Amino acid sequence: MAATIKDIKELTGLSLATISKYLNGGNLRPENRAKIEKAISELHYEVNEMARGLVTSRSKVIGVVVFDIANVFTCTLLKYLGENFRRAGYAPMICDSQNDPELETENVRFLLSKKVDGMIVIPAGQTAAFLQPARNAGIPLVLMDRSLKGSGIDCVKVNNTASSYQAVEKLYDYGHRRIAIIGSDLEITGKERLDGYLKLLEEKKISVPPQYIKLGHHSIEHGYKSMQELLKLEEPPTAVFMGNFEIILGAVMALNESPFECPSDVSLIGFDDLIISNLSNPRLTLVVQPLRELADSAAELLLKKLEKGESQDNGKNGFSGEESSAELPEGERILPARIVEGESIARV
Amino acid sequence: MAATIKDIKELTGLSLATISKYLNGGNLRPENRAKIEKAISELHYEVNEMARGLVTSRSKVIGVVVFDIANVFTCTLLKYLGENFRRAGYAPMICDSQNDPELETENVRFLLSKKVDGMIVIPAGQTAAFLQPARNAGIPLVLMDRSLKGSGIDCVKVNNTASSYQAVEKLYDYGHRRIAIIGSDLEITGKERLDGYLKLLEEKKISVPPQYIKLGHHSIEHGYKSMQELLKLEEPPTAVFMGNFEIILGAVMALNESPFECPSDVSLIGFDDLIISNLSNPRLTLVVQPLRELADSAAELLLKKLEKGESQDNGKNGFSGEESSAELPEGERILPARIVEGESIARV
DNA sequence: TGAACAAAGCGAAACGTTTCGCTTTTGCGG
DNA sequence: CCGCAAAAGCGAAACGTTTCGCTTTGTTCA
Repeated sequence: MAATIKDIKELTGLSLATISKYLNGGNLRPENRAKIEKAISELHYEVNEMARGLVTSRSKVIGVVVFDIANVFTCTLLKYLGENFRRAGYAPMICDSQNDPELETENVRFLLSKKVDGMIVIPAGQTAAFLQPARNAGIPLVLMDRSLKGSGIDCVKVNNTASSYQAVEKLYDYGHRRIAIIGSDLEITGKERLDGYLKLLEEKKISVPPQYIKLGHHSIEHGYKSMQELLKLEEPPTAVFMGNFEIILGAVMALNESPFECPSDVSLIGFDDLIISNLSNPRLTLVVQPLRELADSAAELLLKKLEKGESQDNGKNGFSGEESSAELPEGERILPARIVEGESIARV
Repeated sequence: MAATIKDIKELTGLSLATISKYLNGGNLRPENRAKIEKAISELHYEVNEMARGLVTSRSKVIGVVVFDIANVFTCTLLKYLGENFRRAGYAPMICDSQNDPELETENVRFLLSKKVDGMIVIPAGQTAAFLQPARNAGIPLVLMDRSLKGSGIDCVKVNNTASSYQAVEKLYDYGHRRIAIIGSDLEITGKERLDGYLKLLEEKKISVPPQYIKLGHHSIEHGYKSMQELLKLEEPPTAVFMGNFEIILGAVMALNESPFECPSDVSLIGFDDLIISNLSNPRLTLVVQPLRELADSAAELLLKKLEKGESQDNGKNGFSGEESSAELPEGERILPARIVEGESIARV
């Protein structure tokens, strides 16, 4: 059906090798170049990437495995990643793990059978076992957002602990001492953010009742219920730190339905997602992740490895000397999050 | 590097043909089956889909071209589409057009060179020209959300006009007569929603000042500015219909910053996106698109075509007789949106 | 003018599968 | 135990490229 290089051969009288050379940017005599171009446009010829891939054993496809595709965090990242890869001549093939480690494992196998040249992974699970087939295949790998401890796989992420420390510190600086957290200890990102909260409490020698520490899933329900419970306490917190987007959503919802007002009764600071702050009244003060930089950095790192033909398992981690964060065991690139001011924090 | 079928041949002593038969589910003697399975797991063999695709000329990849990937509407759809395709043994390859018709054109070419078996397209532009190469290639095509008039390409979408009619009717039923719209006439979806609004006004014989009709881009800015302007009018509207997610975002933001209150001063109803209504106070009443059904329906339609080996240009449009919406020129599947009640509409 | 060298073009093999048509093996009934 | 049909297995060609090593053509300078 579709035209092939052989059809061009017929039309031009040139050899396959010459036409291939043209397709891959070699030198040709102008007249031959013209002949080929004419034939290509007449035949609507398009390179068959499957045939090309078979012989070059490079597919120019990058597998992207995300823990959950249907959220703003992920799809914004996907957008930026896509831009980067396209610019470099690669296409992303995106697989959604739906927060299911089994599906995640299958996704990796699947992409491998598609012979992707490399992978970007935002893991759903906590162990690196599911990536073993990819490591065996020797293709470069870059994690995003969540590192897998001890795996030795490079990761580009945000300094969760330091950023949440800063967030809570801001509450502290505004005079708050009864500070609660709604967060998670079920996955890495949540744990790291919890650590920041605990660290500040410890350093400032604040102690809070255990009911102030609400841990559960990163879900709207958890945020909603936890906020309700916090507000029901005899001595409710004067400020709440919310660990991610879904939690913010649920918590703000609960607060809106309660007689409490923000910030006069309760001050709020949240982690993640700029856009929602526009909707809430008053505007939320947030810790926002630099998504653009996160994606650019991860893409750059993977492309660099691809270029070098560097495989995942050959020891070195792709960071050159000038990288500030030296000495990190897995080769982590850690970017700072920034605080975006709203009006959701009151002085006490 | 990676194991091939030939390695299995060595290990088992069987022929390539037999091994291929195994891989494709043919009948083998149990002992041979066992041999092959042993070899496969020893060698970590994975089928090379490029080689397979070259000979079968089917890639088992479906191209998905979206006008913009970084929004909840699109990525929710992607999630559901992905589930459907994976279940049927296909993988989606997603391209983001970034609202740029040129990039959209390039995306189609790109996917074609990857030899995708079919395409799902949520178009950025308004004409079907960019799809011509795909039609020439004879692969099945399904549009989503936005039909391309006169193109003859099937489309799965929501009944925008009827739904926005209903939305505005609800305002009318609550006694509102000074009803404004913040929407768009720059693309199909927006136009159709505008039509619903205008239709109700006409049928109920209401006339509104032209300043009540705010048309522009589907952007936060447009929503924000328009709401500001509406509120500044000598006779501001008592109710506002907001045409999509970004507009809602901007409009609610402007309202929150103003002295006006919802719903006592201004009633609101919006089109799209359930999740945001949880954040706003009071909760918004919304017209919500059935994203799951939209995706399921589009996937089913495309898979059916794929199965039939039906190409886009062979006349019939893939709808069987039992489909309710007969006689639609381009083969449209139109699904109803539903109204989700909030507390953002007051009686006047 | 011709030697020497660079540039351009060529033929054939290779990539890892599937598939076609044929041969061999198996199992069954008589 | 034989014969036969059905089942299983086989070899080779094909898919559409790239690439290697070689040959031809063109160019330059003595």
